[in-house]
This record gives sequence, structure tokens and C-alpha cells, in this order.
Amino acid sequence: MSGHLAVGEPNAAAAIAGLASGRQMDVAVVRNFWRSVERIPAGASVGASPDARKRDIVVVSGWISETRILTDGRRQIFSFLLPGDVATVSSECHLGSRGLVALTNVEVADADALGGGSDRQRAIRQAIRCREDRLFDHVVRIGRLTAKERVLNLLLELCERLEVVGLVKENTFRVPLTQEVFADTLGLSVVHINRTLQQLRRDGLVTVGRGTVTLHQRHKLASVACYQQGGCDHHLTGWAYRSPAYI
Amino acid sequence: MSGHLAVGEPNAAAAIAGLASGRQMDVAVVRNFWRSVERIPAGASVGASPDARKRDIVVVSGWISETRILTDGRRQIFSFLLPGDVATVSSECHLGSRGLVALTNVEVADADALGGGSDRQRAIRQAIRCREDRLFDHVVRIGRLTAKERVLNLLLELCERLEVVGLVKENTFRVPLTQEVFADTLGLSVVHINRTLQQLRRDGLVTVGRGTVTLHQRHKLASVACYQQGGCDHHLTGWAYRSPAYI
DNA sequence: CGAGACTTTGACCGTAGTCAATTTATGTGG
DNA sequence: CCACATAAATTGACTACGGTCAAAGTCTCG
Repeated sequence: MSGHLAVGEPNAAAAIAGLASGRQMDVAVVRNFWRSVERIPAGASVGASPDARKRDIVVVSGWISETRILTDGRRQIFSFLLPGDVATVSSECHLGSRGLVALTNVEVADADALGGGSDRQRAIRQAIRCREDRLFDHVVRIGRLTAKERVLNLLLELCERLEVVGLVKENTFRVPLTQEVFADTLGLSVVHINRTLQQLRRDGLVTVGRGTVTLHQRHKLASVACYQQGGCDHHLTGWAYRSPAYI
Repeated sequence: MSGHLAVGEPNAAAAIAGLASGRQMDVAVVRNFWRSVERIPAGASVGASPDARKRDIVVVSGWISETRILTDGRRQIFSFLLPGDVATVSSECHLGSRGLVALTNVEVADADALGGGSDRQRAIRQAIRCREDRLFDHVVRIGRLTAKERVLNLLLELCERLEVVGLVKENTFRVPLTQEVFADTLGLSVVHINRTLQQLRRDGLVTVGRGTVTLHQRHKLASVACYQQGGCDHHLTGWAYRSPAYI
């Protein structure tokens, strides 16, 4: 059952397959890339190391959450970083801010290590902008959608993003999230997430279980969930992550 | 009653008072600045003009909302732009995106018209980043706070931001928002906003009415509303907007 | 004064939260 | 490979926060 769709387990093996994005690969770049890869265990925070400089990272494998925890223990998750995503870590984690927490074992690389081609720079900027754009979708989700819509909408976003990096087979993909994480992302309670998922299952809209999700009738789902297809083009497609060959 | 705290009515008279931010004002810069000022009537959208270039604007006076409207009519407001705020307008308003809508009569200037001093550039970047940071607070607000907390938290943010540009006197400031706008910002219904405000009034926490808000016991409010003081330093303080002298 | 926008109120409903117990994985050590 | 410990998912009973609908009351402004 494991190793089927290898999100969550670090599998950097093929991570740089498309690294040169269409042009000749430079051995020095590849070496540099590899030297910069860092492994982070599930549950640990990313970029909180004492070396306080601000830098961009690329997720090679695994899932990261962007989180804030309130003083009274309430938690809000802002977004997930999936393989291929870029984020800026600043480590100046002033309280009440947001932190990056690995939800699985994670591999991240230094975005600078990819070489400074101007189009690559542009791609990185673009990816960061995408991530910000997604935040607006998230505000709509928790601000104006019902529980059912929220869950579906999020699943659709995840599916679309994972698809871009080749981690979706026949509308099926791995989601290494507990229902509690879902709840803290969507502004709902765990119990209600549980019931909403059951409802969706009963309606035959999705199949969920043991970390795997399948979306049925995706087109119909999109309208049910007020989902805007393809929020922004993911120009980084295929250069930071490839799904391992054995999938 | 009008003209007391002149938010909402365009009052550019003193807008460039602090424009030179401590150093000698350059007459050419001032002229340039004035030439770039654009007046936008309440209700109109900002930066939707056909000249499709992407640019940064500075709000000189008035309030702007950043909004998305869903296909079924539901509306979500992401943020408010207040005097002194900077935003990037792209006019490529692809559907389902967000638009800038003037909530009052508004004056905006072209950020480039302020001259290209490198520290001013930095200040502009900083202001844009602040705006993005505020979005995270907003996610927490609608994702994890109760109605009462949401309202208070938002009012505290507005107060703090207006204070920076001198638009708060004794914890009192003008808020040219209808309860409907509040509702669509905080993910609540108008009716519930209304009842929540009454509750807050009854508790003696705030005074609201005819577009004016007064916060009582601000320190206490902050803890009630899970409000993080001073989300980010507003380095643009005082250079794009000054409250009119006659206040 | 009258029209239209905004606010306020009441009655009622339903979505989602809370609490607590139970069941089902998922591991871990012997 | 089983026994136990722990985390996660699920269920039921009950509550409450917030939504909806509709009507009435206020403001504003031409």
C-alpha cells in the first residue's frame, strides 16, 4: 500500500529530472542543487534555524503547512506547500507570525542553488506570487463558503496543484493530512470535518480514506464548490519536482 | 458634524506635507506627484482603466476595498486600503480575481511619481509587504475568531492604521463603511453584524454610529479580540498623507 | 416631502461547535 | 506475532452561534 504515490516520503531521486527546464543541464548546477537539499522530519519547523538570513526555498518532496497558533491554542493553517512550491523563509519568527511546519518528512532545496538564469528568477517570483494569490482563494473559502464547499474547494485546489507535478493518477492522490489539520485549515471543528467528509462520500462525490483521495465528476464538483479552475499558471512546472519513476 | 475627521472626503490639500520624508522637497517631484493624482468617485473601481500597464498606486485620501464577487452573488472583501497605503494594480481583472473598489471618493497618486530614491523604493516595497501580511491576520479573523472577536479585531486594526496617518483623535476615527461591507469583510451576515455591534455597545467596549467609531479600553480590547499589536512597522508613515490642518 | 439606502427588530431555523465515549488504525517493544 | 499504548476517526446527544426572512424604523438627500 505504501510507495504507491510517494508524497510524504522523501523521494528526491528524480527531483531534478526537469531541473534544466528544457535546456542543457549544467553539472555544476546539479551538484549545487544537491548540496543545498535539506531533510526535515515530520513535525519540525522549516527555516527556523539560527542562520537568520532570508532566503527562498523550493519544496522537493513532502508537505509543509504555513501556520499560526493563537495564544489560547486555536490554530489556523494558511496554506500548504507542495513539491515544486517556493516560499520565502525569514526565520525572524516574531510571535504571532506564521511558521512553516513540516507535515511529513520533507526535502527542501535552496532556490538560489538552481542557478541565476533570468528566466528562472522570473519563474521563482511567479511561483511566490502564485502562493500569495492562493491566499485570496483561501479567504473566500473560509469567509463565504459552506463546510461542504470548503472541503471540496480545497480538495480541488490540492488536486490541481498535485496534478501539475505529476502526483495525480486518475483523479487520485495522496493527502497526508489528519482531519484535525483539515479543520484548522478550513476554520471548522474536527467533528464537523468528519461529518462533512462522510456526507461527501455518501453523495458519491469523493472517496477518502487512509491518506488517499479520489475526486469523482471533477467538473461538476468545481461548480458545486465555487472553484475557479487554474488560479494561476504554474510556470515552474516540472523543474523542481518529478514524481519518482516507479509510480 | 462633517469635516471633523475627513476620511472619505477627498482632502488632498495637505497630502504631500511629509512627502519629502525629512529631506528637502524637490519642486519637480511635487509637481510630478500632483500631476499623477487621480480622483475616483465612490463605487467606481480603481485601476480598471484600459491602459493595461501594471503599476503601484498610493492612496492619498479615501477608502478602497479589495473585493471578489462570486458567481452566485456572494461577496468577500479582502482588505481596505487607507490613506498612505500602497497597492499594485494590474487591470488584468481576469474573472474571479479581485478588484479594487472605491468605498468613498478617493484620490490616488502614482507611486512612481514620488521619485525613485532607493529608500523610497524600499519603503514602497515594505508597504506592499505590510498589506500582504495583513491578509494573514484576516484569515485568522474569519477562520478562528468569533463574531465579536472579528469585529473588535478589525476595528483595532483600522484604528492602529489610521492612527499612523494621524486620523485618530482620542481613540475616535471615521469608518465610512456600511454594516453590509463589514459583513462581507468578516464573513458574517448583516443582521449578525448589527447584533454584534449592539452587544459591543452594550458592553461599553465601543461607541459606533454615523460613520464614527470610538474604542474604549483599547488595551483590554486587544486581548479580548486576540489582537496582535502593530503587525508591521509602517515605514511610509507620514509621507503620503497628512490629515488636513483644520482637524 | 418622498425615494432609496441603511439600520434595527422579531421569530424561527439550521449549520456547525462542544463534550464525551467508542471504535479503528498505527505503531512499538517484548 | 501478539499485547499494549497512542493517535486518529467516528458516533451520539445536546447546545449555540450565526443565518434567513420579513417587516418596521431611521437617515440622507435631492
